Amino acid sequence: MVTMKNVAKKAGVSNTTVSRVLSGKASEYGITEETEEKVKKIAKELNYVPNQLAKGLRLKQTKSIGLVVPDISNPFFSCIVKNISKEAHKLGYSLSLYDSQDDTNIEANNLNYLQNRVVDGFIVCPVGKKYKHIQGLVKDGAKVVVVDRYFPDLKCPSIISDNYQGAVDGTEYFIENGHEKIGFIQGEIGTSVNDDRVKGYRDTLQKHNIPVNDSLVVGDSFGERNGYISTKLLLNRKPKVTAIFATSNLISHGALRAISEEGLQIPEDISIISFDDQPYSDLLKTPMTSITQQKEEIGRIAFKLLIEFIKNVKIDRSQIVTLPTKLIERKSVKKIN
Amino acid sequence: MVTMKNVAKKAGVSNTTVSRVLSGKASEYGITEETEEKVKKIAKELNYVPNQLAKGLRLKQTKSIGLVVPDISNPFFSCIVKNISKEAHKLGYSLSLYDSQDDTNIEANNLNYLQNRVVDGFIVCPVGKKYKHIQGLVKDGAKVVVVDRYFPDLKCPSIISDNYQGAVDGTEYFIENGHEKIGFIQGEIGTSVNDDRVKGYRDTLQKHNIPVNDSLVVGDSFGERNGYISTKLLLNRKPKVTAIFATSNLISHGALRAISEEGLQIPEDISIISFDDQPYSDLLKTPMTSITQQKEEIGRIAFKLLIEFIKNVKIDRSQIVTLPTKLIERKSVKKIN
DNA sequence: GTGAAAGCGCTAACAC
DNA sequence: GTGTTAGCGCTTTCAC
Repeated sequence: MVTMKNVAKKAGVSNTTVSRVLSGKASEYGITEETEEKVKKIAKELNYVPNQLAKGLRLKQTKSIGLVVPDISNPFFSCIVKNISKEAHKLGYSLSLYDSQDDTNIEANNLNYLQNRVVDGFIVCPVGKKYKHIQGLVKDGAKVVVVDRYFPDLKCPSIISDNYQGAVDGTEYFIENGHEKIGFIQGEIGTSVNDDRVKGYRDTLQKHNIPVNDSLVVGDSFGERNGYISTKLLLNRKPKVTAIFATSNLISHGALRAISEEGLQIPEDISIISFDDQPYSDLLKTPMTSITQQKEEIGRIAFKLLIEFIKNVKIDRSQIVTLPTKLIERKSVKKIN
Repeated sequence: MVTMKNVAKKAGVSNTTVSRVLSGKASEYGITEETEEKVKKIAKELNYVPNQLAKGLRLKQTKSIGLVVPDISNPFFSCIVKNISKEAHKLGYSLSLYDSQDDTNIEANNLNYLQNRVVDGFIVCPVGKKYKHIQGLVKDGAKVVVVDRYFPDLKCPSIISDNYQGAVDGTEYFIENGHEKIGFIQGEIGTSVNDDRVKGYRDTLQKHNIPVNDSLVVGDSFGERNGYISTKLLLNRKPKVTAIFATSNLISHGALRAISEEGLQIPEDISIISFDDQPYSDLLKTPMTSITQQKEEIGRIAFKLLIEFIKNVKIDRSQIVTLPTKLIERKSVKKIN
């Protein structure tokens, strides 16, 4: 391994000079062009790459950030990660990625690892409703940005979609099309994402004087299995539901499978709207009417916010950036009556 | 920030003792239980987390690996990353993730960054057919595992799907179903993945004495746009193709859009097979017959291979691990004649 | 059974 | 215009 020392020796100068030249401070320190060129040439010859561990240790700054997501294979998160990654690349930041496997314990574990690894900041998409482990980080002075959740007690910026409004829009759309018996498949209860969506649904029904039937709100996770089971449940409820609001892309997959298994057609027999649009949503058996989230923007903003945080730009540590959602009309909702 | 020194001071022992206790070497060095407990207690009290930069610098081992993929938002890669991540977590390894944005220059750039960051090894899914930058790493003694490509000149283990056989199986299936005019939309020309698939297609046609018509092999990238354009092209070729082999999930998306735009039905008007199955392939308008790859296994094996490499287990540095593919029969191929 | 001290590769204050 | 040196937080050799 070739170190700065090797370069210095071969160039016949000191470590300091090499360091200065290679970090672009040659002119600042009035190093002669001759020396500069020589150092650069030899560094290249030797194929010298600075050791970032040493640099980080010395500078207390690593230009890398920790990223924790519940499931990188879920297109929702991989899209966010993609955009964080793009921004990070522009500014020369590296990403330490951790997959929590939808398990808060692993998430805590991951954050702990990360803390060890001395990153300049953290972006975390929490699995669930627990945040003690995040609070620990924050109290230790870590710069943390939370994505896709918010915790009122946690003094760190959050960035989320307007889940309430998204749910309102979806529910309104169902009602406009004559639906009143609308099943609602929720995700993890107690998370802000979920509870905001449920509230949007309930409020909208009430606004239209449609009684809220608790037995039509089912489910407990954002996963596909929950979508499948909950749909089976809903399809057997009386009075019969005419529509289903699936609150995640994975839930909607499960719902589609259950509906198909029951031999029902969308939208003839049952209507459906899915939260979170996917690149293939229009290619499905019945093109899916869905609520899009600005996933790209979520990633970008999360990163930018974190960088400001890191650079000590004065930011509101309790701010919640809320991004609008949009309903994309396709073919999965039938107009009835 | 609390360091080992702080712990040592508070415990009234030396740095050395703290280090020994905290890395589980207390008994090895005959440290009294009393001392051990005291150190542990104080470390916990102070919420001490070892600085991995310092540790890495000293040990020349970071327990982290660099991971470079062309596009993390492509489910093919995010699935591989997911499984690498799971394995890594088990062994306490961290992942530095880089997205090359389908650009070899960025890829080279990323690898360079990574080299700086002193990871113990690399897993790279190369964008294209260039590998000079990878060769540079390998020559410097880096432990590199290549995924989803292989480069005969590169002395590092590769892990790929049996692309040749997958293409053979798909083509055979078309032929069994009476298709002879089969359009083939290829990905990036010159990559092993692509060229193996093209060869599988050609060989199979020849085996069945079906003349290979070069004008039916179109395209130049694994992206959706290529799928769209190439399909438009194919649909206007004479004699008319009755089937299209799309060699990636993204290509198949583009193809589906083009086919739909032309007002054609699958499989009535045109049949299609897609390389690389997706969790939603059965939910598409016409459930897609596709060639699955063992993406989970690819990720797992890549990581395990790299760890063996890192641990200096004697491995064959030019080995190519080839994983079988499987044809999943759905509804997108019509039986004709 | 425990500690002192050197050193991993780098930067920066201070010196000349 | 360039060099000496201390030190970032850790591990380990050698010493007692």
